[in-house]
Amino acid sequence: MKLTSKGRYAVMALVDLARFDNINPVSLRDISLRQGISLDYLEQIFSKLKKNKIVESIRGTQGGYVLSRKPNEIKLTNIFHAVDEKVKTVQCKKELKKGCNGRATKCVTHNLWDELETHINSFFEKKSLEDLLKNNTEQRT
Amino acid sequence: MKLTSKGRYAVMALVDLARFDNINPVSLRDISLRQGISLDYLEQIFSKLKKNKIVESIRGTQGGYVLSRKPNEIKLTNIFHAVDEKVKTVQCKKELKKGCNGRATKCVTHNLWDELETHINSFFEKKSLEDLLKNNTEQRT
DNA sequence: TCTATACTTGACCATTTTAGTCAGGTATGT
DNA sequence: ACATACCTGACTAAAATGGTCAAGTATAGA
Repeated sequence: MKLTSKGRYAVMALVDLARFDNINPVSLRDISLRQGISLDYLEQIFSKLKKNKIVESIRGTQGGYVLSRKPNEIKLTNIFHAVDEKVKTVQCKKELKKGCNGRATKCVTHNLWDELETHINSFFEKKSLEDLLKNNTEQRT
Repeated sequence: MKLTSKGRYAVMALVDLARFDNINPVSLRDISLRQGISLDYLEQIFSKLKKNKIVESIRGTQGGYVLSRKPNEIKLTNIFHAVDEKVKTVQCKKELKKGCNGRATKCVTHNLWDELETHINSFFEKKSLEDLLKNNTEQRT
């Protein structure tokens, strides 16, 4: 399972982006400053987001990034999937050969982890960027 | 968040233990052999399980470990809590000082991670060792 | 056309975590 | 007394994490 700060940063950055891209593309520099995330690291993250069609890039002066879909069409699953590679927990593949299969206790955890994954995904499936956006602006002081 | 193979091993070992401790205590050596988990590693894990009152130890020849409660009274939360320290995701404490608080986007992820945690815990709260035990024996071939 | 801005790519790296191993115990049933 | 099995703590190789650094390329605007 992977839910690291890369995923967290991605979410933070995209929420930021969603809030400011109404008029112009938003540069990573701005996001970096506002969110306190290293510019270089953001570039890595946005490279993945772009590959996964979550954002689009506009080069040159006044360039930056834009969401490629509406905030309510971007689910958190998409984001995590993009930067975390997988929200996978089961690393039973080695065990499949030996202990996991045929053996007495037959990798009890295999099914368990699968269920967990489904459970987590259903959580992220329901949440969109827009949800976070609302949640966030409500909380502003 | 932490859901590593230490947690997985703990679950596997305890299911194994639950199935074999009817008559005698079960030695780690047996579990090690049956589950293919290093004995030394098991000892580390069981040390934690013991501290958390999930198992009891019987020393000496013919000694081993026994569950300290009935399988249906041992929830997976207990197990993960015991070996994984915490099923915590939020590491926002540094950010609380700077970016997270007062700032424009105010750590959107903070609430999100909290919710996720609750979500995951509720999953593990429902599952007991007994559930896995059933699930497992059903699947035996 | 020049230049500043901003995206793009890929290599590199320090630190931390993970998943153990190793070595030496201590307790106890037979 | 001795074999079995728990017990403890130090140690470590390898992987993951969370970045940095360097060297570009594309484009808008002066």
